[in-house]
Amino acid sequence: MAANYHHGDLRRALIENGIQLINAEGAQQLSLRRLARICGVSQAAPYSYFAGKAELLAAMQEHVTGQLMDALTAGLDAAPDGEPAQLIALGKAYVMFFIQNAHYYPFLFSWPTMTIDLAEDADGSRNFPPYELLRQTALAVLGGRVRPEHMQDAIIALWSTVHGLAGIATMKHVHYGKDWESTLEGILRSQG
Amino acid sequence: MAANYHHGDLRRALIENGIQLINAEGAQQLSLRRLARICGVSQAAPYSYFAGKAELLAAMQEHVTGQLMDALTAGLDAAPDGEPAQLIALGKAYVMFFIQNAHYYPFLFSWPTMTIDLAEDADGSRNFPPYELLRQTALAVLGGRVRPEHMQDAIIALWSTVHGLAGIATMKHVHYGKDWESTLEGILRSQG
DNA sequence: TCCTTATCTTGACGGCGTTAAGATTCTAGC
DNA sequence: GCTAGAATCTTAACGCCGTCAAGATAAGGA
Repeated sequence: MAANYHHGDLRRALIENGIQLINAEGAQQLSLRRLARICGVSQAAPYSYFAGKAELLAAMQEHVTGQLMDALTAGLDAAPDGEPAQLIALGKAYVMFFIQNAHYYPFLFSWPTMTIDLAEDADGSRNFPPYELLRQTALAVLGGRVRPEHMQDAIIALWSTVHGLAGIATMKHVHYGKDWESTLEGILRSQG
Repeated sequence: MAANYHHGDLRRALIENGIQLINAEGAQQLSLRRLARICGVSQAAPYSYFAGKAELLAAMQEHVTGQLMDALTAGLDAAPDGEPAQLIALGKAYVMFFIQNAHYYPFLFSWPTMTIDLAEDADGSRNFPPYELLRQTALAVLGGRVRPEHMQDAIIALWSTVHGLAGIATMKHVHYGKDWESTLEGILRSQG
């Protein structure tokens, strides 16, 4: 739809520079005007591609979610299929992704874009893909190890632990000193 | 220091009305000018008491943290001392506090005010009091049940689960349908 | 009473998100 | 190649924001 108008590919430039800014300074600091300035374009130019700031943020979220999915599937592929080690690898990939990109955590989870339905009969195709991947992996790994009536609790417990640890580890004012990755491994191994 | 100057007790009014606004609409929506308007005072009046918005937010955080501590100690007191049930009660109080005041969660954990040191030899008196209460309770309850070298992991696991579930449950775009409180109880009972 | 200090107001600054109006540039049809 | 129309971008403005400087007002102590 565009290759060399005035800017070239402003839509892509806005998303990519925006994500870079969020990664460096956090979404709170992101202003549409500054982002436009960085892209070498006037303050109103982004409105040719996005109805407003919220829509641009949503597009950036989708992009970041894709990066997270890449990290998760890479983690999954490095572990044997259907083994508990695979669930641990997935959890580690989740936590490490946010530790390495701490500003993504509040960015993804504070703006109400994607929906998540935790119910057992939820339509997974409409769910936040990283949660859905975790859910499917848990079903495959825990299928024979957890009683069906406890499966939903087990999945929520797993995501809570992993998601909570990521949130704690990415808080700027939290000190630890030890290695988050091995801590998580110890935690998951002991309660898996 | 103040009882009936022009406003009466502007400092308290700013904090209390501010917290009320955050509880209703979230910290993102809080503007100093609107808050001043609500308190019946000019835009610059708050600067007589706070160096800037950040300092006012910090004072409100301290207040909200106090409310959380009240809820936690109330939960603790309702359970038998030193029993695992006490840890479950504490976790439930933590999660339910944020479910009942969902906007407090991002407010408390997105602004870098309080510090948390998860190290075993940390100076607890300087730590976020709710975490410190959980830590002390865990030490008392798990003291004879968890091997010392796993104690730190157990505490972090517990806080991660509880903190993560609170974060998930307070996301506006998350559906569940079942009861968070009993879900948490099931989770904690099965891994405690 | 007067002086000091605390409290609050007015007015301004630059930055923000957003919109309207118009200029510029590309593309399609002839 | 030319022209009509659509896509893209600019300029200028609006009302909001956080913050600051200067000054008015009110309280309390000497």
